[in-house]
Amino acid sequence: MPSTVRERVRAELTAEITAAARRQLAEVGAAGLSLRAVARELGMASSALYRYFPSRDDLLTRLITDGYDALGAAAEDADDPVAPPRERWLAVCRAVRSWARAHPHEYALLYGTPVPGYAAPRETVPSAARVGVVLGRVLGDAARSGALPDAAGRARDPELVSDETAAILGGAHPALDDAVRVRALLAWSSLYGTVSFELFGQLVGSVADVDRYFDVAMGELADLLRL
Amino acid sequence: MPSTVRERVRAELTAEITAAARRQLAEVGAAGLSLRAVARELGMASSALYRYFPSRDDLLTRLITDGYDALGAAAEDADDPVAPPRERWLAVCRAVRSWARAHPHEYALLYGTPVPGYAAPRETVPSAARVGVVLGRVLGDAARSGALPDAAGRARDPELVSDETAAILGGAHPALDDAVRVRALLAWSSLYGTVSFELFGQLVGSVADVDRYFDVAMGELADLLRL
DNA sequence: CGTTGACGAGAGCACCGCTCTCGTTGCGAA
DNA sequence: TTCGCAACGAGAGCGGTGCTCTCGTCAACG
Repeated sequence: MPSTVRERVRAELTAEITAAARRQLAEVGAAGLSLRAVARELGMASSALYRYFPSRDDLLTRLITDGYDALGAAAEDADDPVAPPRERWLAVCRAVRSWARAHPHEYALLYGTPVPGYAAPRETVPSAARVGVVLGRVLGDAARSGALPDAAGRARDPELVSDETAAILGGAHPALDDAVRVRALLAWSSLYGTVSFELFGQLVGSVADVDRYFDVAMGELADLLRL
Repeated sequence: MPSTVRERVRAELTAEITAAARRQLAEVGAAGLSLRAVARELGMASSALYRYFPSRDDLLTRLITDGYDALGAAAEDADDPVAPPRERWLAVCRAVRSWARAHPHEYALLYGTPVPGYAAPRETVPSAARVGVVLGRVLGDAARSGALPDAAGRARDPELVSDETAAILGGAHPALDDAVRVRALLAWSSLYGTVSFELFGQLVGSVADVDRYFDVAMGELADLLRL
């Protein structure tokens, strides 16, 4: 809780800055986002912004973590824990795609070309993992409910899938081996690739009814996951 | 053939400009590529560059088509038409990944966030399609050699997969229906998603041995394609 | 041989990220 | 309550960017 007046007005102004920056990001994209324009929108000197964010990249990092959190929340909201696993998977996929289409520039900031010098890892990781956590929960619940066939038993290999990631992807269960976990990572990469292809215009001449294509494709991935 | 001296020196200088720009792109990425820096490297005034490229975006568009061509050539070189279909698919995947790792900034320019205002479609399309053509040839050859099971016969739907794309993806054959074609587009999107995740650092904490992970994942995609 | 158009160089405009200085003012210690 | 300090906002300024305009030069073509 902000005790002093200064702390409270600082928190409010920080929030206003990020809000204005997010608005500009939605309009002109990350490449066009300008600190000076944000300052103009707020009626303050551009130099004053540096009291709140030490650099443009730090502002972008903040927008990135916020974006990951918003996308993660959308995925979590779309997941109904009592629905059949396949429906849960499809619902999460559709939620990710919907969020991406509603916030294309934010999605591009999250999953497109990294703009700062390949940086800003640590603080963004927990937020970035939220969608993966949802997918892992779907997979783990499916395994524990007996909806998944027993795995062939590919040897556990932390070099292939790290321990943290294996824990996120349902933990230990007879239906989950490293082959299943690789397929889960592949499915998540494929969802990302499909959404990005659509958003970045990579399949404009190939697919007209993108809604149907997306559902069919995500159904194929559900088959891949044995859901 | 350039008849006059002026035409020849113009062609040479244009090539020098794109070469210098590609060098800068490889070093600092698309966002950091500066017309003035290119001009400095060539020892000419920045305004003179505009005699050859009307804007920075046009220079980038040229680099984009060149990049698509280079990636397409790498994929074509890696494809041995007499090898088994599954080996051909894996070889093309490995070639795409190798090219991307060798030219990360160029790959990001091709498949990352679109930098100009979502533009430059027409002239880039033929070059961008080359990798897809290779994949389509592998699929079509597999079908015609009898290596593919007969398809379930999903109704042909140009809204789902356009006629041009269906023609590229092996044309008409009993083993090829729209379900197979959607899986082919999905596999290509997944290859792209997997490579991008690796390059953009999205699976740093999850996968240590990326070489093995990639091979296992592409093998799963080969299964998806029934190769 | 003369005209014209392509060309390179330079100055300049508006914008950018970022730094520094300089009054002002809230806040905690004395 | 008063005093000193640190946080703050505003402004000027630096070096960089993409891009435009002007001007002198020279090759190419009628």
